[in-house]
Amino acid sequence: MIDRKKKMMIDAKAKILKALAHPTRIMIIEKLSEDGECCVCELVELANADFSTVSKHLTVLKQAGIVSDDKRGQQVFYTLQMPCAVRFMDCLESVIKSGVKSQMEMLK
Amino acid sequence: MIDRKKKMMIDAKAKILKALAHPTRIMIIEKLSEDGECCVCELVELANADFSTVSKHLTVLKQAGIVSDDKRGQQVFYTLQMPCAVRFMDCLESVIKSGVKSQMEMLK
DNA sequence: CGAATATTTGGCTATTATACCAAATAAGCA
DNA sequence: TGCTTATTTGGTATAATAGCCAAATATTCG
Repeated sequence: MIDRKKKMMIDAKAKILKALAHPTRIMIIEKLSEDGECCVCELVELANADFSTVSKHLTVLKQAGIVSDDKRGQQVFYTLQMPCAVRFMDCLESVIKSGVKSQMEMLK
Repeated sequence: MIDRKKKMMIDAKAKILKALAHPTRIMIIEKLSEDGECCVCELVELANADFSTVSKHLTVLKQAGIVSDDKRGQQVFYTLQMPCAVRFMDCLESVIKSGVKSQMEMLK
C-alpha cells in the first residue's frame, strides 16, 4: 500500500507527464526551448493545425505548469517554464536512437 | 513545417511519454527502480488493482521499451530498462515541490 | 464607433484509454 | 494426469482526449 502524500505526488507527476505526451505539445515545447517565447500564431504555423486546437494544447501545457503566458497587445506569448522537460526529451532521443540501433543489430 | 524524420522522432517520444503518463505505471516504475526486478504479483499488491489491470499496464511499459520481462517458472519478472525515466521523475518531484512552495509564497 | 486581427471557448463527434470480470494459457506439483 | 498458482487475453462499459467549426472576447487602428 501507499500513503496519501505519496499518492498525491504520483498523481502530480502523472498530470505533467500526460501534458507532455502528445506530438503537437512536444513540438511546441521543443520550439519554445530553441527559440524562446513564441506567440500562438507561430506555433499554429509549426503545428499545421487549427488555431483553436493549438490554443487548447497550450492550455493543457499551462495548467501543468510547463509553460507560462504573457499577453502583450493582441498577441499572447508563451514561454517554457520547465527546462528539465527538454532535457528529458533529449535523453529519450538517445534512448530511441540506441534502441533502433540495437534492433538493427538483431536483424543482422 | 517539419520533415518526416523529425516527425517520427517526435512520435516516438510521445509514445514513451504516454506510456509513462499514468499513476499506476509511475508507481510501478519507481518500485522497479528502488527494488530492482519484481514479479507481477508484487506489483499487483503495490497498485491495489486487478491482476489483469496491472498486467496490461506492464504490457504498455514493455511495448514502449521502458521495462523488460523474464519468465522464470510460473512467475514473470519485470526490470526497468530506462533509468533516465526515473531521473526525470525525480526532477519532476522537485519542480512540483518548488511549485507548491511558490504558491504558498503567493498566499502570504 | 466599426472593422480587422489574435486568441479562447463551447459544442459536437470520433477515437483512444482504462478498469473489471471471465476465460485462456502455462508451469509446477501431487 | 489433474490441480493449483501466476499471468495474459478477450470482451465490454465508461470515461477521457483530440480535432474541427462556429461563436465569443479582446485589442488595435482607421
